[in-house]
Amino acid sequence: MSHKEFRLYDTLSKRVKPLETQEPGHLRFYSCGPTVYSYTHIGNFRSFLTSDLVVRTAMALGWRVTWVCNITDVGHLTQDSFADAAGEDKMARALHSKEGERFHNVWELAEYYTEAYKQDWRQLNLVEPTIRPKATQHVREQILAAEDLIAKGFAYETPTGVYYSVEAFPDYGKLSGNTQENLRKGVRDVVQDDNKRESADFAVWKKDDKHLMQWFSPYGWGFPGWHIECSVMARAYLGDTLDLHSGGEDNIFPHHECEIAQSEALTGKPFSNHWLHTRFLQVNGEKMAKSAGNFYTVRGLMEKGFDPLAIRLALMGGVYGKPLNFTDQGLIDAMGNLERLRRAWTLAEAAAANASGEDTLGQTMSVLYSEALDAMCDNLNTSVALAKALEGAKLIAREGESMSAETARSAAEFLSQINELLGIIRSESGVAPTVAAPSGPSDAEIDALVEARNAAKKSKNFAAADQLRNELDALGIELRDSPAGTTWVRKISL
RNA sequence: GGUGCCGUGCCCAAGUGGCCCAAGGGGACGGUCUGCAAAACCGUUAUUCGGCGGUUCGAAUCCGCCCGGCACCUCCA
Repeated sequence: MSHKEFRLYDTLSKRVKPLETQEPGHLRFYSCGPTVYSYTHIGNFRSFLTSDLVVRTAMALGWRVTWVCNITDVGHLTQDSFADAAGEDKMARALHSKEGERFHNVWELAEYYTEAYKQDWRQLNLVEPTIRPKATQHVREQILAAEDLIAKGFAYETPTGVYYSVEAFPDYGKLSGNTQENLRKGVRDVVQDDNKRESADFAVWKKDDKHLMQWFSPYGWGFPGWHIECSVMARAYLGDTLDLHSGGEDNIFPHHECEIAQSEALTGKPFSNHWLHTRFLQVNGEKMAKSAGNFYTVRGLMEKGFDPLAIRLALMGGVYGKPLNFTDQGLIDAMGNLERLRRAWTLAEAAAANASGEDTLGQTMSVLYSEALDAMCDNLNTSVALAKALEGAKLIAREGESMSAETARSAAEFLSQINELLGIIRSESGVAPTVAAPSGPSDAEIDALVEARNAAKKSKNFAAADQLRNELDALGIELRDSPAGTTWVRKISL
């Protein structure tokens, strides 16, 4: 096991500190997954990618990781007030929207988007979590937790549900930096529920016999509050105290604040020793929103011709702790870098059959890998880690085809290690990127034109050859001549 | 009103007290290669870090004020 120290920013203590495991060499880690009422967008995936990189770094250090990443398949409220009145929730709204028409019920809708999410997950080459529990599979424990919270004096029943009494938990606010006083003042124009003791009190259970998903409880028909599912599932799979808990920055408040209040009230122990939050992703300088038409999904970008690993690379260009501006140009840049890394690997593999000789890269490659791992251990500095990877690729390319077999082996070893750590060169999932063939000429048609140009070149009819090259360019085809022949790629149009 | 984050070259983006006259990528420019291009490869491209003061032997990094941007405050990764 490596003795490198893995340091990460901790939202709770507001400083970078070593990630410590209660059991030596075994990380117990919980990540908040998506609500499956629509396609998971690349902003969501940025936060899952952060978790993936924590896991990869931990594994590179020789740790064992138990990673739980939940799926929220219960429709939670779009607005507090609506739920009581009309039972409208995110899932129900999705079902009644245009995209929802093809589903017979919310269960089918949740199932569909769960599958889509898992597919996109694999395309991005994210490590498979140890377990992906679904909220709906743990409703019984959520009801038991509600009962226990009432018994312990942290929650109370009203005509509309079971509510957590924020006042009973003095630490409420410790994660987000809010004080209860400020929270009280700051509550926006939310419709007040007079049954609640405090406006800041939050639902553990909602009574609602009209809801599309409902379960029977000691409080009658209804459904669990959003925050209780994570408290319950984290405890079920990882124990009372987690080593690390992660999510998007918007989870800090209220979600994680409420999880802490519930879990610590239930167990009397710290809920998590380390809190990790990924900043939001902006798209071309703007907040990503369906209404703005910049709601990017993995599958959507792949349809435009982007390789999923280029999406991954683009998401890793900046560090997780700062907002990242995801741009079209950034994606194009990433496509280029991806090609460069792959070319270096192909080159190294081909050169493995070369004559034996001095290993001119071994030393440098191991230093570069070590520096990349150091960067990851330094609060997941993906920018620097990526820079080290590209520097290595550059050195390999410089050695060229004639490198010795030993050099080639060192080069391949480096790229393989980098790929394991960063997941950016070749997908481990075995899923072939299903990059859709864009509209336009077929491969065969293009091949025919390329052949015609090659023939013209051979007979030194350069005017005709250039004419064909222009035609192909107009079709969005880029030609690449080399001594070994001509290849072509489709240029990506945004 | 409360809480937190950010402003680094034409663009994206690391670095948060001396290793920085600031990594890496893109772009641009020059070169090698090529029938010419493209691709590839090689090289060049910030005495400077939003502005103004201050602390310090030393600041992009700390403090103050100002300007600009963003997020959260019970829907959101």
